Amino acid sequence: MESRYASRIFEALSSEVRLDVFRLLVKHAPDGLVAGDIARLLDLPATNLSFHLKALVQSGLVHGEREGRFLRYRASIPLMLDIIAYLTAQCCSGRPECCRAFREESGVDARFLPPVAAPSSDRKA
Amino acid sequence: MESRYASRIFEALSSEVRLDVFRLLVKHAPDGLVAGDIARLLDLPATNLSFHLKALVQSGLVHGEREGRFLRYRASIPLMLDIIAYLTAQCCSGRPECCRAFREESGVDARFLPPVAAPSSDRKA
DNA sequence: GGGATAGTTCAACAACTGTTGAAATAAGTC
DNA sequence: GACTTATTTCAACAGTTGTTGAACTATCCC
Repeated sequence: MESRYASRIFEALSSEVRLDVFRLLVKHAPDGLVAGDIARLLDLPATNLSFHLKALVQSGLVHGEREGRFLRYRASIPLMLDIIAYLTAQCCSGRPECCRAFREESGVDARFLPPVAAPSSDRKA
Repeated sequence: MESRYASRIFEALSSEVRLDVFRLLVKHAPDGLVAGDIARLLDLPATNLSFHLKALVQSGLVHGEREGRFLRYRASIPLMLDIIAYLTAQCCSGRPECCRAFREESGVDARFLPPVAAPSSDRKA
């Protein structure tokens, strides 16, 4: 993934409203939710939600699909995995031994972290 | 991690310049780089770099420390691990079986993805 | 202290973002 | 076709962001 593309994805998640929308859609994967349900659950004005959904769709993190009168939105889990892999590759590909040390220091539950990859020069970064 | 806090971190990475600076600092962890080196390596005007470094420091993703005449900046690897863990927990905690399926579909190298956590209700999310 | 180097802060400005209410589109129901 | 519901687009506006050159602060060296 290129940094230009990655920064667009981070931009999509840089608004608390959009992050909440995205998290809600991830929680409701793979069925997704229609716009009205999102608006109700997050207590957002329809017009404002629509603005943020557009941004999420343009980033690729969310897909929309008409369903009769409704529009159903779904989180793109593959793209989410991509961005996790991107961050992880940035972190560990240079110095696995350093990354390992930090993992032990940090209070993060290891179940939520990727394995430390073996060192090698050319990666998906 | 709260979503308000997470969105601030994503905001810090939402500019291509800042993402490039951060990646460079991650690459040079744990020694970091002084501002002038960053400016030279990324071909940025000092004043503009300073603006972005300030944003990165405020987000917590980067720390600065005076070193004589220079200011040395370092990436906060622990916070980076936190944000990876946050994304991962969002993704998998709901429906591991769904996440697993997507992982197999997506072309992402599994070495860069966290293990699929066992389902349980209350997580670091 | 005076001069050089490293880096930041300031002021100005154009460009972009997020919010809102009003109007428009799209699809179902009678 | 007229009516209702779901959602988006539009126009306006306030607020924020990113860029630049000029001025400032901090540190080192003589």
